[in-house]
Amino acid sequence: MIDQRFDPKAHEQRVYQRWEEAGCFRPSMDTSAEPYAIMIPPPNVTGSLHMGHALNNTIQDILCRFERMRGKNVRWQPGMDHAGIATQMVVERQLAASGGNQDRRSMGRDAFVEKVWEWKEQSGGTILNQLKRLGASCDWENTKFTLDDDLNVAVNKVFVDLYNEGLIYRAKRLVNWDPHFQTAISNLEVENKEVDGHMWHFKYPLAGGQTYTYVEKDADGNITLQEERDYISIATTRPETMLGDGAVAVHPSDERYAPIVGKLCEIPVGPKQHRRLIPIITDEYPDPDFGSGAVKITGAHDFNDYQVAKRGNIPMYSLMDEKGFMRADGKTYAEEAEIAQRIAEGKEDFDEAKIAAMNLVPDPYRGLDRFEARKAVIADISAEGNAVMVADPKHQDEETEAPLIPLVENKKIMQPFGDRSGVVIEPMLTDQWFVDAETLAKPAIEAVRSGKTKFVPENWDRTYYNWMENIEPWCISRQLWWGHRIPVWYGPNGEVFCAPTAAEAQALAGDGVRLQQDEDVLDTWFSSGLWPFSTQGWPEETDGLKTFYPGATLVTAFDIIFFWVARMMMLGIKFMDGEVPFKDVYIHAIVRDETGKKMSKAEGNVIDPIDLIDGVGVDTLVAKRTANLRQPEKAPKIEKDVRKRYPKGFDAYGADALRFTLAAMATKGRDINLSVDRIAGYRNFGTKLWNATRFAQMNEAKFGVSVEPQSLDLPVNKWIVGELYKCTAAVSEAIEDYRFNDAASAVYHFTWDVLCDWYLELSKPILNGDDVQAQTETQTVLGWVLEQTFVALHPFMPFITEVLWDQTAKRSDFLMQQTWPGLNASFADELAAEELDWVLKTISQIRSVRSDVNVPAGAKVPVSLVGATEETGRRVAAHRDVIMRMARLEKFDLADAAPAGSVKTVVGEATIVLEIADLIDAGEEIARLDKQLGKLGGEITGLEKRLGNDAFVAKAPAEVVAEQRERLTELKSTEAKLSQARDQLASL
RNA sequence: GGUCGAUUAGCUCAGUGGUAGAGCACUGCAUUGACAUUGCAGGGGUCACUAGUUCGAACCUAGUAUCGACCACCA
Repeated sequence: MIDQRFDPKAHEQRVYQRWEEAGCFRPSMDTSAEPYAIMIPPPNVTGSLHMGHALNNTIQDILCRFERMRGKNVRWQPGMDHAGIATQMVVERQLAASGGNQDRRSMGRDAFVEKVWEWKEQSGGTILNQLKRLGASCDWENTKFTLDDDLNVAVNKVFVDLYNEGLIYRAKRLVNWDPHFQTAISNLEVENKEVDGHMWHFKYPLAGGQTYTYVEKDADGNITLQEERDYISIATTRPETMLGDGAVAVHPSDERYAPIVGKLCEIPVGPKQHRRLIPIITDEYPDPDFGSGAVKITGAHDFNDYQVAKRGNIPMYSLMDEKGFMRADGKTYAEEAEIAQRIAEGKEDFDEAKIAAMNLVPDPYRGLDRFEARKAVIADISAEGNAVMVADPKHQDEETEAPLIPLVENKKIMQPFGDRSGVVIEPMLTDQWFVDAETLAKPAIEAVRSGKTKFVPENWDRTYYNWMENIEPWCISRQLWWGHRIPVWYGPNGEVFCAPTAAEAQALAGDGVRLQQDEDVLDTWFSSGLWPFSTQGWPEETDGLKTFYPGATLVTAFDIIFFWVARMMMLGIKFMDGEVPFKDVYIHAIVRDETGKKMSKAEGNVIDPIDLIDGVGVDTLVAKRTANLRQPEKAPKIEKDVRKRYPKGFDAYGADALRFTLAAMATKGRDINLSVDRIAGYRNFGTKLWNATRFAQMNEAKFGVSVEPQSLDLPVNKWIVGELYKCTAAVSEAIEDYRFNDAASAVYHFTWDVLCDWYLELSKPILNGDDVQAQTETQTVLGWVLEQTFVALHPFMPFITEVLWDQTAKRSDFLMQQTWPGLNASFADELAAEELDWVLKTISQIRSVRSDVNVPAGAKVPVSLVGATEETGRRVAAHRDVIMRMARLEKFDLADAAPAGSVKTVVGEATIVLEIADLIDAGEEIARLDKQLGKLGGEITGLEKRLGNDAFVAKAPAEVVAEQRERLTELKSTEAKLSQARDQLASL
């Protein structure tokens, strides 16, 4: 006999270990079996499990366990990602926190990287062990890490091949620069956020004191403003970049500035005697209707300006160093400005390198932080009187003329931040390595268009196309130390040798040539992009590669469609002969808290999956939630809320309950608002199954014996195997279609409502009766149906089902190795189904009436059936015992007529008569019947109206019409019987 | 600005053309026999709004309102 209840803590880890030791997670490598592969989205090596991982891996595990049971050769490929920036950040923080003066630069590259490896060894397994707690059936013996030697070989080969094809190149480009990490990052790693900003308006005086007539017109061409100006008005949100301006641009159609196009104007900042003059040019980019219509062009510090500068061959002067400080290198400002002046006047040639070396930051600003420099520039320009002035709006209503103040608009501006560092990203002109993503994207787009890879839900393909069709060159070099070193070596004169190894590079260069390897490492996503084939041994032609590429389904959240899915598509197709890396991409929801807010430590609303599995006291819960708040002052409120919401913390719900909850909530295309109540509900569900099994054991159910539907005798047994068949078919279909919520609810409903609430109750009189044959059949069916339920539930609740399997019979193998129920339609006996439907309805109706008329729960009621057909009579005889037991009856017999004053209800053709006149009040009973008649009447009117509509009868499908006719007949018959009963009562 | 999504019971959500559903919460009743982590019975919804298509609309179409996500962006 199994324990009183299931204790997850006592079993889960033990069961997991047994599976692992028995090799249950390894692919069968059975060549006759269909291969089935899922690549885990490799978690960050230093990460720990959060709710998103829990959902993501629960779904993968459901798929893998399901397909494994269906006989497929399953590899769920596990591993971890070295996560360049994220990991380097963690270790750098540790260095800082350890109090020593060491940072990575003072340590040096080798020592630092060694330190990171130490940290990886120390904490690297955490998340994988947490995945095991969840029950993940990964092929752990094949666990990979993106920095493993064999994966490194793959990375180098991909790089070299792409380089040799010209699809990877090095170039000086404007890139997103993270001044905190001092590295370039890709567009995707930049978060644009709206912040409060300012727009300053400055006057750029025309060279030599020239003037022009500035004319503004309204839409009809009437002149609204006309004045002589000796300047052009420029607006900017980043005044410090003025120092690097190369031109002022206006739209070619802008008549206001036509007189001065081609002339020079002065950047109104810096030492007066070395003011730089820049040309006024035309370009399509400026919007004449925005601001003054004139834009300063700072090619080295703005992406739009960069394009304009490239088109117009405008020099792009870099102003900042890698920390985001104003440059302090190079010649003096006076010297640099003079050269720049000659360039601007076309008197001196320039090239990229020459411009890059020039430092046009005036001496007083050199070495300032970029935001300090901004303040200084504004102050200096304003002091000199070159700010555009307006009347102070504060004084508008006064009689005296309002004083003038500099025009500074407060406005929301979009500012780029590093997604990891949180600092403002600086566009910087630097030498970087790029992948020609546009070329690689083409076949990747086509693969989705042609359906070789499908997104589920399919609307995500729009997102994919949208990004892929507008893809920019992918900056893959990072000025970090933790990652794959770029496989490029430079000769003494900058010659480039790209090769998979240093030795091969040396061979290319020739003996004795001194080579220096590129200092940079690759973007983390470069190696993640190879994951589907690098983990299978590529470039070797391994069995794993042949068998498990392409994979079946990629399971991931939408937020890495661009980062990861798109890159895997591009690189997989490129290097695996045009074959896509996976057939389906299942995009699942983001897990949020109960109120729909994104979980984050900074908000104090994180639910740790392990806390739900193991349980956690309220004090610990409070401590965890208030530990890393963005606004620490909110801690008391959070504490109060948590204590109110979870007075005792979380129970140890176990992994099964968590998994089932996530599956049940994993609907297509909607976020999950996770509620702990629901987890408790599904924990109860496990308990229910557990107790049903206990019941079976107490009644000597036979486990391990299979059942043939043809051999069954009792309708109730025929019925339950039919219901089981319907359930397993629904579950299979739903999982195949990624409708995990439907799959979960089908098996939940079967187990609780059908099996426990009905079948177990229906079986009690048989199991306790003296018909040995019926008893034996029922014991066999009960045991077998439960076993099949374990199987059907196993993908969702692997632990409790495995334990039940193990404890109900002597087993030679694991539940997880069983074959998925291959039940077919022969299990569905329609006659038995109809018969049991009648039994269930009869019991329910009687119970309902009892409750309505307040018959005491314990009272046994005499009931008779009037107007029953022969078939119903047979059913009464066959099921009398169980109906009497479940509806608490004193007798249940056929009768010709009902005694006066009895209470009636209707099932099918017969009237059910509760002979309890003395227990009830005639008036109340009439009222009850009237209420029911009212309901019936409404429905009947609706049906009659519909069926009376010729168009409906003519156009609706025949079966729909027939169905509704049938229903109308049934309702009318019921109505007639009830109204007769009512009239009888009334006439008393 | 572009794209996608949401709006259904008190709460969290299923439901893609044919009798409105689940879990939790709520109400009443029931505690020695699988299970109170329970059972039985019940209350509760103009399916955001408007107009269309259709015999028939929560569902399809168009529009409106509110909320949200992603992408892009005017210096």
